[in-house]
Amino acid sequence: MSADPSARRGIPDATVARLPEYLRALTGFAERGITSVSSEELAAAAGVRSAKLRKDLSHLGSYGVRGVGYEVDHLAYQISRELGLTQDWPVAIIGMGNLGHALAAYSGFATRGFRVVALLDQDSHLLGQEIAGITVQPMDALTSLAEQGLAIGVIATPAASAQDVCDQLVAVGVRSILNFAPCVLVVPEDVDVRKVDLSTELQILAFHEQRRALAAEGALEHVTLEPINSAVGR
Amino acid sequence: MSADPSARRGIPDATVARLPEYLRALTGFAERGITSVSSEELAAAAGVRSAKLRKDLSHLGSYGVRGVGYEVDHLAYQISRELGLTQDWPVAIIGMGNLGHALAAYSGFATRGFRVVALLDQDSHLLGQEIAGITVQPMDALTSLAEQGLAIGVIATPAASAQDVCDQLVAVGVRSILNFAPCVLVVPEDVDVRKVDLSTELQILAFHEQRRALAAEGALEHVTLEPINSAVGR
DNA sequence: ACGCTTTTGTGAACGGATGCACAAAGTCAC
DNA sequence: GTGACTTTGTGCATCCGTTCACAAAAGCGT
Repeated sequence: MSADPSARRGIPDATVARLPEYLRALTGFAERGITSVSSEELAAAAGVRSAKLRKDLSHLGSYGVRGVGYEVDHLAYQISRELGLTQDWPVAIIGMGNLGHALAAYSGFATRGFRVVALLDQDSHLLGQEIAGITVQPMDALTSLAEQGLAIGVIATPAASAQDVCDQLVAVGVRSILNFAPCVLVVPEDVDVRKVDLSTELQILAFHEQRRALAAEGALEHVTLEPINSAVGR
Repeated sequence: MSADPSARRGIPDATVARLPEYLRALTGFAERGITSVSSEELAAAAGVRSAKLRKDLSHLGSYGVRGVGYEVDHLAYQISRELGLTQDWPVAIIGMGNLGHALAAYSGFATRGFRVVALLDQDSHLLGQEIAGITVQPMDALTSLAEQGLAIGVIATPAASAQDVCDQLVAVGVRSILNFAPCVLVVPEDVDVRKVDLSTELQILAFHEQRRALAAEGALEHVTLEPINSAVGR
């Protein structure tokens, strides 16, 4: 039941990690003019089991109608609100190498809820250059950016500079960091770091690929190799 | 104990996901000329607790020496071997937009174990262009690439083309796919898909950021807000 | 108004991952 | 060779997340 929506405290991390996918699926339905979906349909579109979807949604309240399903627009709004996407989050990207360049132009950042307000680099010969309509500024600009309210920092520098840049972000009050550099960042307890690492993902794929190759050779014939579908666990 | 190394079957997914980080940390130690580390030191460098590290390593055998620690080179080799990095995995990147372009040039792919053998795009005006020393080919090239042994496909196309590209990869026998497109891919059971989604990561950060903002307002004063450090769970 | 059908929301069982605490096993000094 | 010290490897308890299965709740047709 959980009739009182203010009773929903502490949504599990695993659930939060899936909410964006549900939201995306709902957006897809809305674009096709579908106004109502069952948990079965939505779960299929999001790549999960319906029981999991229902339990996830139950953590944010009771927005479904038994015997009918969920109203697409309403559920999308509730998830957006829960994720904090009903307001704009100012984002700064630090490090304008190949990756930073691509991130600046990446449409995923233009998704409702996020606004790239600055591109920073310490390399002086990039300064003043315009990328995706935004002028590249020096690292000094961080302080004034923070005063105007900077919520999220994206680190796209080489690993060697990442901790230094991270420290600067934390110093000006940024507590949400998305790290693309292949290294561990040390931060105070109240700072949230998420890491995206291409090399790590490849290595995990290689592990499973090798496992399959060995199994095919018959070297592991006594091993069950069905459960390969490991999804996006993390 | 687990004296018989061939007894280590079925390494937990959570452990596999951390092995690349341990390997990176070990490489760092090796570069600084350190030949031996304790589980405490290695765990700190990898951002985990030592008990977790030891349990993880115990899944691949008993490579430590009690009272001493682990020999850096030897352990790095064992992890590399377990991950399948002692052989080369041919990688193809499909979709040469901003992101694909950055990926082609990204040094993370040049890490030992992976070799970008092809860049593909269906946009005819990109064909023949050279990126990071590799000529962009049309999608037709997939078949001959597969014959030469293609292990991993990286999808960096827009979401609308991703499923189509994925189907083509699966059709030529690729069973490991890294998907950067913001969509769910439908694949046969024996195909392994890992997804990297910038927008999802941002939304997860936004959730925690909002949670902190609400807590600061006092709206959630009865809530424990200590456990914000959610690490790289996924 | 009533019973039939559909689908949600959730209690309970299960399984996997994490953290603790310690015995086992090795090194090193003397 | 012996004893003190260090650090690994792991049994155990706990926690978190997933799955199952079903009762509760809503619509709908008659």
